[in-house]
Amino acid sequence: MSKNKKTFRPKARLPRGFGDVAAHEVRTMAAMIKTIGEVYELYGFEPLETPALEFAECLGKFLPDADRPNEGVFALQDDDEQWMSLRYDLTAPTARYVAENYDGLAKPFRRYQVGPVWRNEKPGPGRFRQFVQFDADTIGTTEMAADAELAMMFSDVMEKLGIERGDYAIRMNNRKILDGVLEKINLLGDDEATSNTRLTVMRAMDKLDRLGSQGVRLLLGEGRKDESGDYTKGANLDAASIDKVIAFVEAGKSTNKDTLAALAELIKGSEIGQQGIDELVEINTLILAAGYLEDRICFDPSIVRGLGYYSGPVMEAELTFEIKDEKGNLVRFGSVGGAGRYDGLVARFKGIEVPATGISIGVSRLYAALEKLGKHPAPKVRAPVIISVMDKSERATYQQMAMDLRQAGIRAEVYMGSSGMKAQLKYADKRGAPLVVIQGEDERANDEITIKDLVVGAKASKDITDNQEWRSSQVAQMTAKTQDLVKTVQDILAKPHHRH
RNA sequence: GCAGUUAUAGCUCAGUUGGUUAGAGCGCCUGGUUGUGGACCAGGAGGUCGCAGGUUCGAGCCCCGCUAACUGUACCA
Repeated sequence: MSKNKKTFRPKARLPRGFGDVAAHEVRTMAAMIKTIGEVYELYGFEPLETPALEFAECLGKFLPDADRPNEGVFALQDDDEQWMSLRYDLTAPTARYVAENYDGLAKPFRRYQVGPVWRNEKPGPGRFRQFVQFDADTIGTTEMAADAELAMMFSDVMEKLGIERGDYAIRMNNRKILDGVLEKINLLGDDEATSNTRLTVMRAMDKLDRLGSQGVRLLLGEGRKDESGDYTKGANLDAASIDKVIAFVEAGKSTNKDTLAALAELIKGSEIGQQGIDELVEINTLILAAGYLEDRICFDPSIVRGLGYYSGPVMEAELTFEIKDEKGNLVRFGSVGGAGRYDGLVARFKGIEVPATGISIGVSRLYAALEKLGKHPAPKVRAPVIISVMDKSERATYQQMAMDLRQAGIRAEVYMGSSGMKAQLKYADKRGAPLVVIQGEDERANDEITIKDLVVGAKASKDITDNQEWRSSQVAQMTAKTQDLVKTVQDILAKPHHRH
């Protein structure tokens, strides 16, 4: 063996856009998921789980091909060479499930589903390549009641998560109204040039909140140069059309009723547009009757959502307070969830129209945003009481102490390492343990235990600068009879400084 | 994809007009203390200066190429 031949050591690292989830985050996410699930359950939705992998053709239009099998999705070939993809949302698998089990389902079919989805895209703040979505869908009805219900449920979820009214906004629009505007400027044609322009216009409209009306105007016209100097080609509309589109996206008023009236004026003469307005009127009637006002759900003509499958009412939830990073720069998280009607998705499989509407909450992004704000409802879990190991030969005794504490419902662990006292206390400190139980030779001789209160100790250390004193005074320690272990621990943990 | 910025220890960063052995703080490990978390003191480990070429007597620093990350932008079913 030559000495300069190095062993290959992979650098321990993670692909970008993927993240480990530490204890605190696991607990918080679980709590968020529990809360959201409870709201969905209250509304009557039933749980469903589907696998991470689906046949690529079942997921949608981004079919992998031999040249670029990873465009947007993570895909791999089965041993029979069929392409499979990691799901990029929970809606497509649901459509597949409904189509596959159509005859046996109670319709409208109402289910909820939570789980990770994967997208092979460039990550950013609040954007990951694996993230958790929490969806609920009603499949098999054209009734606007289903859409209105989603809007109200969306609002309920946000507030149950501890986001106060006014700190979030659910903005709603209708794709049919958008179509009405596009009709007014002759962009509803089927030819390729027209449909490309249509997409460019819709993308531009969607950017109103970020770029303002001036920015959108540029994108509707010649194009726009961003601050890095990059240039985005525009839709090249004529001035009159640009004015119409801008008037539309800015038609939002302070009440939903006024917004609808303004929109009706703008799309007058468009049948599809009027239909969209009628739908929102119906939704507005329902949410008003339930007491959901504009401070929770408001109509906003600049909401577009995904370009692909939405066909009716669409909505988007955003956090309305500012989020700053460490350097004080404003961070854009984008929407924390969306919802909308997609009447064509199941038809891909069945050939028959199966109208559907659903909601999708981006749990990962919501978590990231709330984390930045220090706002998420972190469940407090007390770290375990640590039983130190003074004498390795007494492990069985220590184990019994831990078992007694567990019996009383107290998290407890015997130190599992092989280091000395100092290291064990450091360990307990780092774990955030409230107490350390010590029984060495001296205590055992008297059938006693020493219990050290790490919280009290930490406080005391602030006033002690001398190590001799710190050590000899054995701060925050007390002794008890071994048989009183559980009771003593319970008493100490009941004290205010240990309360959560 | 496009554009800009950046790349030096586990982390945050310094490193002079190009000069000899590349530093600091924090963190980590050991000891001071054979049974005590903090503080303090002493010591220690840890670097292919992103990769590869070039200029030069000499490159962390200058030049070229590549890669990656970050930010913006585009796309986002």
